[in-house]
This record gives sequence, C-alpha cells and structure tokens, in this order.
Amino acid sequence: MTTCAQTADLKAKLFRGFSDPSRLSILSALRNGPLTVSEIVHQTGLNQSNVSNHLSCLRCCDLVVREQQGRFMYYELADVRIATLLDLADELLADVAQGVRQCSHYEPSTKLLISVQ
Amino acid sequence: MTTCAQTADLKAKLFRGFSDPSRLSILSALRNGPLTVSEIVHQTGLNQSNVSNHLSCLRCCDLVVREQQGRFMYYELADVRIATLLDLADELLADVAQGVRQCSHYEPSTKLLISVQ
DNA sequence: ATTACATATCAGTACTTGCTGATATGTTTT
DNA sequence: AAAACATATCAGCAAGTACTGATATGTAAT
Repeated sequence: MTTCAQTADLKAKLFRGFSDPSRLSILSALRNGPLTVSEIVHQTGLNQSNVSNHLSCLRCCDLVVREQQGRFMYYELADVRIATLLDLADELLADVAQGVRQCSHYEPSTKLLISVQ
Repeated sequence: MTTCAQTADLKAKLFRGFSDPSRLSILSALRNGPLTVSEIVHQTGLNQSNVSNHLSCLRCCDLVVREQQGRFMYYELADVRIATLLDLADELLADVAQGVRQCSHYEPSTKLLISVQ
C-alpha cells in the first residue's frame, strides 16, 4: 500500500512528461529519427527557448538521449517503447477515451467565462 | 502539421488523466475488479470528496465506467488497454526512464528552498 | 416521513507548470 | 581573437490544477 503509493507518485511523474502538447510534438517529431534542436524548432513551430527547456526536461527523465555533432546537438528517443506508449494512447483515444475531447474537468478558463457572463 | 498539433493537444489531455498520483492509485485499485467509492476511499487512503472528484474526472474521459447497485456505485476500468498502458509505464520506469526519480524540472518548491537558504 | 448512509458538487486556497525574453555557454569559421 | 551560429539557462508572469471542507443529492431502511 505504501509501496503502491510511491509507485503511483513516480508513474504520475513519468506521465507528466507526456502530458504536455509541446513535449508530445517534440516526441512525435523524433519518431522519424534523430533531429537537431533547430530542426525540432522548425518542425514543431515552438520557439528555441521553449524547445530547449522541454528537451532538457525530457532528457533529464531519460526519455530522450542526445549526441553532440559539431555545433549541433542531435536528439533521439531513448527507447522504442516510448513510441509504443504514444501509439497505445492514440488507440485509447480512438476506441475508448472518447470523452477526453469534451471533458472539462480541470479545464482552462471555464470559471472565467461563467463569471464574466 | 496542424492536424498533428491537434492530436498532441488531445493526447496531452489524455495523459493528464494519468499524471496524478491520486488518479493512478484509483486506477490501480480498479485493476483487481469493480469497487464502490468507499472501497476506493479505503484502499487508497484518499478522502471521499477527493476520490469522488477524481472519479468524475476519469469517468468524464471514459477511462472508467460505473454502475449503480442500490445505494452503491460500482466503478470499473473502461478497457483492458488502460491496464496495458499502466504496465508499459512501469516497464519504461524500470528499463528506460530511470532519471524520472531525480529529475527536478517543474518540481515542487525547489525555488522556495533555494530562496530561503 | 424521517433518519442514516453513499456519493456528488462546489468554492476557495495553495501550489504547480509552461511560456517568454534576455542572457549565457559553447562551437566552429573567418 | 572575433564574429557567427547553435543551444542552454534563468527569472518572472500568467495560467492551470488538486486538495479541503461544507453542503447537496440520492437511495434504502426504520
């Protein structure tokens, strides 16, 4: 029970790595092979600072690895199973978790709109 | 590219469902079969209000389903693949994402400790 | 109908989290 | 060595997000 809670904490932390649209765009871009930071910037449309921050976060968690090549830094998914996890999520979205789209629990600015009205 | 970003948003939202220790404890408790709210409260150690809020969130996203039985409400995982996803996360934690534990990006109150010192 | 029990909802608070711009570090080229 | 390029770091702001306690709803027993 106590051990279970600790695992839950850790697992939650792992999932937090996947629970941001920017980080997911980055991971998804990396599925086609290694990319430099600026290539990621270009492909995702995010800015350099933002991408760099997220990459640092992803690398710190060992979800991506990097390799220096001249003045470029190549980033890559750390393991195929990361792609598997992303695919499984897509499957769930398609077949099961269809409510996600409309669900507004813990959702941006609903309160604001209501109070303004 | 635009479609990709939209999927990223949705997937991020799905992962947010899994990125909370309380929700994970609940989901993990439900892996052994359907449970009432108070059984979940008992097994997880969370309080009733909290569990109810999270269940409402999980149900809204179609990650769990419920069925009324007298004055009890039985909750259950909506699909086996949810358990699969949890297992895959465990695998990643064990084999790949070992940095998650120590990673302190976007981490509670690091700033506070530093500024106090 | 009233009480007891099971669950749901809500507002408020404290905290977490991501983005941006400015700046720093590091690496090649001239 | 200086300039140009690639990436990293940091502070501060603007959100988002979760927990709690109080209260409401709903169901079954007396």
